[in-house]
Amino acid sequence: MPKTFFITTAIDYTNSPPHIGHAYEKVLADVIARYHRLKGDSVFFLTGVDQHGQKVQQSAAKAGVPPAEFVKEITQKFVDLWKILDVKYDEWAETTSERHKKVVQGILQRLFDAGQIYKDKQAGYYSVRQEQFLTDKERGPDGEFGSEWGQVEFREEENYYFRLSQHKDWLLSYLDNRKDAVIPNFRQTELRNAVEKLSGDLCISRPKSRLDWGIELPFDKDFVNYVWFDALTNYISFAGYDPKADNYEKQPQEFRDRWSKDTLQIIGKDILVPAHGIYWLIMLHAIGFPNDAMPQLLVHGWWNLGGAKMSKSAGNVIDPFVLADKYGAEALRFYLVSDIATGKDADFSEERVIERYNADLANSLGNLLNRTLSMVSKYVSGRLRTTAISLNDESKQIPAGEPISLPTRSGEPMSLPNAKELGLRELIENSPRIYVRAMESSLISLALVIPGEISEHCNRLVQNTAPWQLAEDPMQNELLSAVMYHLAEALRIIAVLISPVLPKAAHGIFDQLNWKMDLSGNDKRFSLADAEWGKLPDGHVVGKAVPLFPRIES
RNA sequence: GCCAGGGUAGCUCAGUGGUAGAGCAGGGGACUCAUAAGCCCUUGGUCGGGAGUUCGAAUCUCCCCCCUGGCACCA
Repeated sequence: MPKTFFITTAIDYTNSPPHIGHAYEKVLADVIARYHRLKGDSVFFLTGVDQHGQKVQQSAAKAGVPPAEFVKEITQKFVDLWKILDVKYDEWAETTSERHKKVVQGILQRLFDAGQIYKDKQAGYYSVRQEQFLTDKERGPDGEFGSEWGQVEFREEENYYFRLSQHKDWLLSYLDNRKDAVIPNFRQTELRNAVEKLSGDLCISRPKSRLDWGIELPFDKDFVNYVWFDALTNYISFAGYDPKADNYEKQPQEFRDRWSKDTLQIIGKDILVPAHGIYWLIMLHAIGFPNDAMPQLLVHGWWNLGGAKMSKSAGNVIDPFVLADKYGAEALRFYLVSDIATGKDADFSEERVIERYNADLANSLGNLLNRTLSMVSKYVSGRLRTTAISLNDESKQIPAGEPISLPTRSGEPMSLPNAKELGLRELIENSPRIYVRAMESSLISLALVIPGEISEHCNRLVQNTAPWQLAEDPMQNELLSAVMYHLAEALRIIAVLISPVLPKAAHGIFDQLNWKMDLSGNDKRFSLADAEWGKLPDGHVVGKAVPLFPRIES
């Protein structure tokens, strides 16, 4: 049994600086990782960069610097962004590192020795200028290669191939026997269909004459590894994998504690087929990983711009540094995981960033915190009193309603109580259970509905009990205290629930509530066990009100 | 071309057989603890088009149109 929750993201290609899509994937992973830490799990979160390959070599040449230097600069931008966005990983993967190189070469040698890798010769049309072989796709309408390719010549080239097709039947049976190998569901269907059509093996090398920015094949000094065994292997090489141990069972305890069928690999929809869904799973199988040590693939969608795909060539790339600077890391994190359904695409809009921030964070939650502390200070001298009064159906004279069914867009349906028909206490006491279900399915936007509902409910409670009137009547003292206590407890629990997405804001709420001050600023402060009613003690004195999410005025 | 996903209110999206929904935006009202926030009420849709099945279709079937992704096609 794994003792650690292991989560990975795709490693980013250091050919160009990060854009909003990179930021989304890492924030999503970070939120899931933080959720597991919140539950008390030990977590190993791995992310990093892919530094080898032809495009890097070309970009470096164009910039007039050695590839190693070029890669270092771009890598730093990714590291900087994760720091700004509070993406807290446990290990950082760089494919040019010695440690990684040893694993890649060790695996290649083992597969070569086992006859899984062979040399073959192929021929085709080659563009000298672009340094690449051309396919029919590159041919113009007249069947000729355009002038942009420069001189095109017929060439023969030897390369090494991995016996991919030998494992096709295994992959099909694996997918048929594990319904959640890939989530969302329809992506697994897509993968299954692609595997059916799989034929041929995988070219895994480039002659050094063409590409030398890569890991040398251990069994042939004239070639470097090409892409797959370099990029994909990072997931295990930075988790303690020993390339000399020829199967999973012989791996070091440290590695086996981390890597299991519960390992969650977050990738974009563009790299499921064939890279992760086919190449990676087959590679793992080929190096001795059993079916019950196959990772789960979580495939996310993309942020589009006005329905268009974001791309450098279209000139519509959104710079996450600019956004974080303008609106703050928390606002950006919140937007990226709340305004998209995990697995689906969404439209990115800066107006929406502001809209969601103002509506959900500033107006609803931030203002609730502010008005609550202000009232506690004014009406009960900043001191909370526990109470026997349970405010459960004050806002509407409606009994607790039937739970309504919420769609999960990418998985099984789940039910969420109709918050307007639940009392505040009832809502809060049911919250962790519902929240956990949404989070376990990686449906972050759905999970965030819960603290949102609590917040709205509290705002209604204030309106309907009018503490400013209660404060004028000594006979209403107990009810007044009860309202104040309910609001403070609700805020404390909201802070716990939002902490994976908004760690800084959660700290802010705790600080203002004057709760767990000895752990102020330390993420150990957050525990799902605290999302339980009644932890604020009788006589607790709250802190000073400071606007938590200042409105963004446009 | 093949395989998927999508086309529902101004915007972003829920809703898979039983009288069209939410959030935001827009309009009106009462309140004042608060970040001119919050609360209550409200305008707004021939559910991409067409045909069919059914007592009844956004939902099931067929055809078509448009958008998106993957593959076919990067040795």
